[in-house]
Amino acid sequence: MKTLRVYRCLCDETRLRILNLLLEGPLCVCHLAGILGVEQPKISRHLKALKETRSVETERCFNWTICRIAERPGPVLEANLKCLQDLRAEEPVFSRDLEMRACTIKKITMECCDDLPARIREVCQEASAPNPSPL
Amino acid sequence: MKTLRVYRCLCDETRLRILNLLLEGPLCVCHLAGILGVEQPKISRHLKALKETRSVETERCFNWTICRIAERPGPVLEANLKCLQDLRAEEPVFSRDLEMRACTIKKITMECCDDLPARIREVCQEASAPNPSPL
DNA sequence: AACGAATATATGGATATCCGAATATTCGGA
DNA sequence: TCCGAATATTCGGATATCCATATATTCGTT
Repeated sequence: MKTLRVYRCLCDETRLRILNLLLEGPLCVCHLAGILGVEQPKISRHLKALKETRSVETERCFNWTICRIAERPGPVLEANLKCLQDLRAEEPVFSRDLEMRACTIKKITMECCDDLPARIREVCQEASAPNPSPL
Repeated sequence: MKTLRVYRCLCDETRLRILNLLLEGPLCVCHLAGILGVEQPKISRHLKALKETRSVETERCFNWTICRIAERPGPVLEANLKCLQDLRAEEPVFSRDLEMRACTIKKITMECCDDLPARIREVCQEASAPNPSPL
């Protein structure tokens, strides 16, 4: 059953945390790893699962991989993404991750954004409304 | 994370099919087993999982165990029960199960309902609007 | 108390999932 | 072309999940 694959994808804490973060805007793999405090291979592995169910899409940009919520998520995923937003109040992990995200993005934009190549800045621009940075 | 337990519960085809059936009205274990075409211990096992997440409630009635969707399901379950109804069009198993349910209920009401003790008929009554029988 | 029907639990094996560590790949820059 | 940064994949082991079968329990009836 196709629906099962989506639920299996929602069955993992790391994947739920990734989706929660991406709901606020795109992020690259290394910053996902940094924010969540887990090793990079683990992020890659879970991203693969999320891509297989068309929950997340990635775009390669130089040697970064920028991840976002899929453009047209299926009905089950869509409903549960809504749930995820409501759950932020109940599950402290989610709101803590969002705080860490804000902190990380502030650091990026202050420290290195000027040094980034033009193409990356374009991606930032595209992804930054209403949030500041896709990295 | 508490939310994970709900998703884990939705990760099994048999459990989804049980929820789909119970959305139409209560059913006892033996008829769940009959409609789904699976062994009774399997139903009991999955019901246990569904009860642990407060997705399903059971009431013992003589030697029947009558199962229903929980009175106050959590937000995640509620959202996904709605999904389940929409998915009936996409997942043929769900609609087939509902046909089998209708057929089974018709058989019950015709063959044996008169012989049932009064208390059971009360339960039928209580559970039969708008559907004919909880057994 | 003994029996039968409905339900629940225990057991062992097969399969799936998750992880950390090591390794491979990709890609731009020197 | 060689290097380093970012990302992806592989591998082995630990754990969890699911199942079928057998057995236990519950409860009304006789």
